[in-house]
Amino acid sequence: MAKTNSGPTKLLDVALRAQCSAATVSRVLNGNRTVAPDIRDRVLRAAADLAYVPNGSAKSLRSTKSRLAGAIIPTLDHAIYAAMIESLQARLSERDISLILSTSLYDIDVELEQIRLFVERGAEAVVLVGAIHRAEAIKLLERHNIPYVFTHTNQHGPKGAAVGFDNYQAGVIAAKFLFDLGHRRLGMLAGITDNNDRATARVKGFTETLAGLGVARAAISVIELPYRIEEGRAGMQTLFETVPHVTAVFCGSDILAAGALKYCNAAGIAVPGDVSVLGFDNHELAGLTTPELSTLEVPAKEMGRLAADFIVAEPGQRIHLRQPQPEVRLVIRGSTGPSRAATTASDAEPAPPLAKR
Amino acid sequence: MAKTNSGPTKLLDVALRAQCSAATVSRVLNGNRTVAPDIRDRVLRAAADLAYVPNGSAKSLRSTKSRLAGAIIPTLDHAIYAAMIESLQARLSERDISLILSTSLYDIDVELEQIRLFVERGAEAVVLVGAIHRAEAIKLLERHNIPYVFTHTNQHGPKGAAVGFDNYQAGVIAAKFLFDLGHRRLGMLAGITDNNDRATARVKGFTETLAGLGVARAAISVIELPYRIEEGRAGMQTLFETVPHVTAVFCGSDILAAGALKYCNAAGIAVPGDVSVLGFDNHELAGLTTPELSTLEVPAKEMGRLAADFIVAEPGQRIHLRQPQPEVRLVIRGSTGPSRAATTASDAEPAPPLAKR
DNA sequence: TTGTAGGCGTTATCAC
DNA sequence: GTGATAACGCCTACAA
Repeated sequence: MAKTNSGPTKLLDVALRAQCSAATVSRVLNGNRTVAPDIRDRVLRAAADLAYVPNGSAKSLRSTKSRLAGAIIPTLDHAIYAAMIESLQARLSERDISLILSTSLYDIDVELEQIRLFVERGAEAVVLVGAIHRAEAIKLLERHNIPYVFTHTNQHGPKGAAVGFDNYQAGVIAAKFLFDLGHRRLGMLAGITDNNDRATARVKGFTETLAGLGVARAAISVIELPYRIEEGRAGMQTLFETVPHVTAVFCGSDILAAGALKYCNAAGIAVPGDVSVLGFDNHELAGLTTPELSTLEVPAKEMGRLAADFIVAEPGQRIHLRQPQPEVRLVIRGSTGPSRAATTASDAEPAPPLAKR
Repeated sequence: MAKTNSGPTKLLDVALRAQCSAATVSRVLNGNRTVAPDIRDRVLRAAADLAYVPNGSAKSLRSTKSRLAGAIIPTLDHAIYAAMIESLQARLSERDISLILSTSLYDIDVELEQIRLFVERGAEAVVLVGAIHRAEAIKLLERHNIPYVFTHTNQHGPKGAAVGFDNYQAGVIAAKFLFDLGHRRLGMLAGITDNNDRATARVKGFTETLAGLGVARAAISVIELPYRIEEGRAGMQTLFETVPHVTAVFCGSDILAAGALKYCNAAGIAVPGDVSVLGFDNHELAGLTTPELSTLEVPAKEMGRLAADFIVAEPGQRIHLRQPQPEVRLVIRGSTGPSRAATTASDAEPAPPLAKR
């Protein structure tokens, strides 16, 4: 009954009721073992009776520990980022770390502002997407000794970690896969590469690998598009009107690939008969299109988990969790197949496939 | 150079450099106009030079304003929740309010713990999904005078707001739509209704409306499933094996509907020829299935926006934003059509459709 | 218009 | 093992 004053219950209220000092209450509530069991019980009961909830601001101010981590992603509308955040949050939650989330809409200046806000809020770690950020943002984090983790990339800064995959290598895998199917005239519906190191690296890996395999640069068409179904549809149309002879298209996301498939289905272009379409992400929708989408699976959940592992690790242990390099994985479904040219050539040969063995 | 002591730059450091008192710096940084322009400039420059970032904990403690809002959703893996959070966060961000996000996995006890944590962190408002929560959770929020908003429902508590739609009405719309197409034997692949008022209300609206229209209860089969594609596929199979004569199925989410379509396509069941499938959400994938999915569109973005509007409103104005009632909208695509029975009957009539006019 | 001083609720550092 | 006491960094009467 004896409240120190109005407002919510405070530590001192609990102390008064438990007939001990505030210091003792603090000790009990923070798991300090050096408190006599009977007092301990009294404190716990008093806290429960009063429905005491500690004041986080005061705790943070005094202890310089906020138990807050921040994450900034381009958008939650992209399932791949939502999935990463889901697993990141779940893991942090196990350690009673709260996640502050914000979106940058692919704008690194917006990101900088959000980082500034996170620093102000006392975030103890920050999770970002990609390796391209304002130098000022990284400086800010380092000056405040806030560990930061890059996701969706394996490039890390001087002090940070990178728990993503190798985007260049993903482009290489796509190129080799389609090349091995006999495709020699290819297109790519890429994401916008400006200030986006991931999209850029994938384009680079794809085109450079094809070039290395002897495909003429002129036989590779790249179109950059925002990640939207309609853009994918329109992009595919543009591609076909510009270079009608492409036989395979690598898309920077499953969303773009789904749009590409829509165009093909509407225009009577057979997939994979006339053209192979390869996606990126292994989004849930990849199994629902007609034909089902072959794609590269991005380890979204795993990146979230790895980022959380880095954050909750002891500072001394972090160095070992700095660059775990989860892998992208090729998921072959029905939207890719041998190029018509390759098929024709092999059809022209007398020996059927089995005879080759 | 003259730092008060080690550690990050503090208000006093800025004051020292700007040759004024800490109070003046505080005034400048908080937009108090009663400061002479020249001092104002000195302060701003000093703050910039020292890359000063205020300590949010101290601000919160002193001012009892955290500029933090919390949201708890079942999961980010469901696009409908991700979309809501996206727009909520965007709107809050405009007012420099940070969003703490956590997921409950549809467990209201987990939710209670997260709410407790949010209260401790000083959240100034909390956004929840649905109207079913632990009584203790609501009590906690009210005792701390934290406004709370229910989303995805139009049921609000004694003090809270509800910015969602009427789930019962959504069930009614689905029932009427399918009934008007001539369907008399129907199924529903619902979500798990336990502790989920939204799923429960939709089932109720659907079945009660059909009953009111004269459909025998025995002619309505309801199966509850987690929201996963594979569950939808299996559920549809079960439905067909149990009641092979159903001609229309209402699904509690597009994910379930997509699974249902998968089963039909594989089993050679024509959609909508043999069976109509109606989804719920208007998820991105609804336009990608074969056939494209007819569905009820949930105003996810709008709910996020409305929740944010409620939060940022002056307390006195909130009452007007308490129950805005955005509507679900029927989106008719290719997965629904007249029931075979109805078609047969009308086919049997001599007059072709146009002749009726 | 500017400065001084006190305290927000908690935890750390001492004594006892 | 427990209790005073002093900060943590900032805001805000109030005084000047």
